[in-house]
Amino acid sequence: MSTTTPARQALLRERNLAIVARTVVDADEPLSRADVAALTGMTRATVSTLVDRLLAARLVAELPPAMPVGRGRPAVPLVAAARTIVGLGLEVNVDYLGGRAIDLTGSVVAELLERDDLHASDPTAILTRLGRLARRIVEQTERAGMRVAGARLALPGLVDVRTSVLKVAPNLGWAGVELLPALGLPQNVPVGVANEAKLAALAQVWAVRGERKKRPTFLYVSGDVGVGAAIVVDDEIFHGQHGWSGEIGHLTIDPAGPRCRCGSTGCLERYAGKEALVSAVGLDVDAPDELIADRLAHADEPARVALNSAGAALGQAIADAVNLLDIDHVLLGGSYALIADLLAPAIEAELAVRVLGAPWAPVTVAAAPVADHAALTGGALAVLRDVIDNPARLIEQQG
Amino acid sequence: MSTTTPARQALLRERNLAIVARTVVDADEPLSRADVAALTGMTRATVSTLVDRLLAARLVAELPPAMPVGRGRPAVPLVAAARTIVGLGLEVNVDYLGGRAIDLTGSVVAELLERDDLHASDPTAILTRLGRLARRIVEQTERAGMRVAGARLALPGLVDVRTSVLKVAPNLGWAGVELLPALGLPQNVPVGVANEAKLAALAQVWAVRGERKKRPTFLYVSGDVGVGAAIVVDDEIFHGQHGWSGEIGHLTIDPAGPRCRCGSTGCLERYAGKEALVSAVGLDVDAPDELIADRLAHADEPARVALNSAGAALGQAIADAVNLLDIDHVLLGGSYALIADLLAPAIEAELAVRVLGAPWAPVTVAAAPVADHAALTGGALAVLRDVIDNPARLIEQQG
DNA sequence: CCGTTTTTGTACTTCCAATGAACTTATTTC
DNA sequence: GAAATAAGTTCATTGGAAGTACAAAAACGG
Repeated sequence: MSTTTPARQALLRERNLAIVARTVVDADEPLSRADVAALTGMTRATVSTLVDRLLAARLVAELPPAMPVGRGRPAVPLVAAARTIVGLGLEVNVDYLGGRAIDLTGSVVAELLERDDLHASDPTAILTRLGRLARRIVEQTERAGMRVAGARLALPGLVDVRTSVLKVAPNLGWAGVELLPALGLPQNVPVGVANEAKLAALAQVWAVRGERKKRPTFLYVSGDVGVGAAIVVDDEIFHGQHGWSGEIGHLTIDPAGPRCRCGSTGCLERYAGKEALVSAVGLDVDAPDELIADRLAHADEPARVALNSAGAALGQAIADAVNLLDIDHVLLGGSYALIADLLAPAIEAELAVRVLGAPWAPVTVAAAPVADHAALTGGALAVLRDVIDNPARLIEQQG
Repeated sequence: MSTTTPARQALLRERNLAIVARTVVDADEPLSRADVAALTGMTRATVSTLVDRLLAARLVAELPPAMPVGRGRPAVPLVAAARTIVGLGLEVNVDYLGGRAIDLTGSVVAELLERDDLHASDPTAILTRLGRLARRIVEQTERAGMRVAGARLALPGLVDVRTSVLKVAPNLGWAGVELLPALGLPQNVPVGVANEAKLAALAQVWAVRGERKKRPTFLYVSGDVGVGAAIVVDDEIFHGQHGWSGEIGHLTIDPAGPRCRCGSTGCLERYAGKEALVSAVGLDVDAPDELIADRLAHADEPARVALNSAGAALGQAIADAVNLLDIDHVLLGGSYALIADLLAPAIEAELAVRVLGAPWAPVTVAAAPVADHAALTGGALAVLRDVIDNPARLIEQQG
């Protein structure tokens, strides 16, 4: 029995407010109120009143009238407001922790990164440290007159998005961690948590949003020590029932294969994880991605073998995902971003053979556009998207 | 750029109309207008006017007032209207073709089935035959004063839901078939097409809807000559970009495995398809499911081996799906429904080992409740759900 | 048996957001 | 300068839900 809430008048206003906000913020160039009216199908009168509300909430700003071209009253250009409302992305990963604040124009307005080896670290200590770092960013941005609408914490593991509990993060050595208390962020900054790959995928959404006009649908596959994925359908992350969808690293490549740290056998991670790749070129897992990519590119025989085996395994796993999901675009991120060109041929060869629908809709494989700490960016953008999708909530908080 | 349509007043009415319709139709027992108001949060006045509209559209009916219990003015019981609006489910499969009309109460009001071996049949001839059959059902129901709101055609293959083209159905031997022209249904009966497993899954949604109060989320795995699946999230089928999601039968179990008819190697179908199962008990693929199940249940050694190997392969494939999707409920349908108990142990053993989230959210495996031509039922129900979700469309068609 | 209580369903007024038309404003063109 | 044109605003109108009051129909209580 779906206890859907009835539609009242306020719903109209909220929805239309969100539509106007999205139209202005997503636009490639400044729009006039009349442009917005034409794009959305609303009347100019309606747009005007809604824009007034967005101006008051500082979601949207008026630019000084540009030199008027053509006749008629010159338009007042509307753009996403810069340095007013920001989202905060946070991340703890094996080699660093950090935070990044981004405003509605997509610009980074504050950022703090601390490189560190966090293997087998103490969760409470690290989260406390991240909390301090986050509060520094919050204070800094608030001093500059901005408002932090919320935060998202990215972690490389199984995160229960509803209870904000990290079930397990093998590569951090964390398990069963209550995430929010140790962070200790102020009350007015609501924090959500999510898997690292999923938030990184959101950064890709923002990046490819401009290129194609449709709402993007793709599979984001992120390589690191583990291999994670995010399923993006029409712009939205598919989280699953608890928030731990996308565990492509533990698809079975060969049931008779080597034992995985997860307890299963023949998992993708064992063939295409960072450990498998670096050992072939005589490096350590902690080696920088650029170095690994360089070594792999100038491949001798063992490197080529490792690349092919990783590519074939990735191809098999991605083929499984595509057969299940019917998603025909794949982005390779994380450590894979730099070696996407080296992996793609082997992946595509597998896809061509194993994907049932391939003859009618070939699957494309490409490097993810955002590589640099994509989860931080994605986390911040996730917050901002919530704001854009429901400006009314923010407005009533502002009073 | 999402060209979202602006919200007008009419949207309120349509949405609330749909909410009232859904509340009445989904209820386990008759509801009064006041009950609906209490359940939805609308006022009794609003509910009254909306119910009037639904009564006029014959989506909802008033029962004669039952013997009044308790004091106060006796309630007028509202129920889903019987034998007024019907949905039509159609199917062509390897062993039969048929149609089934179902009304808003979920009762079958008309049904025609023709058993036949349709391997390597002629698409145009068969579709023309199905069209005649469908028109007989339409005429019969219309003579009885009902209205056929639409039809859904289920097919065992890759169906492009947008263009209504069947790309390929290996077990029928069909490829590249324009489905709608040959059917030749009247203009006022819009026909949609979908994969057989997906529509069958919708029948399961309807069946389990009552048990648990939430909107069901599950993976439906349907065994036959091929193995198909449907991903159901919050009541909705996940179709993918073209409509050919759920091809679990072609997940790779072992890349070094036997060649599949699809061109790949080691597909699940080769281990858990009907052919693999029947050959172990000395039967033909055309043998009735009951006989196959009976033979497998009284298993000698080769049968037990086949069951275990099929179960393990299924378990591995389902584990892949669960790791990707984070869906923790699996229903076994089609030929599997009768042997679910025999398969479940092997499947669950694999899931326990291979699903990363299993320690925190165990995956349950059960037989699908609807077995008898579930795709017909699901197709009919899909039409009815469209009606319930948007009663306004039907009303304006009725004038 | 009749008034009181209680609940259902309806009538009518109010409220609110979008619409559409008229109007103001600011610029180009002639 | 006047006309043309386009942007933005004002205001009466419209449509649908909310709220209130009220009529209808039954049980209860004396």
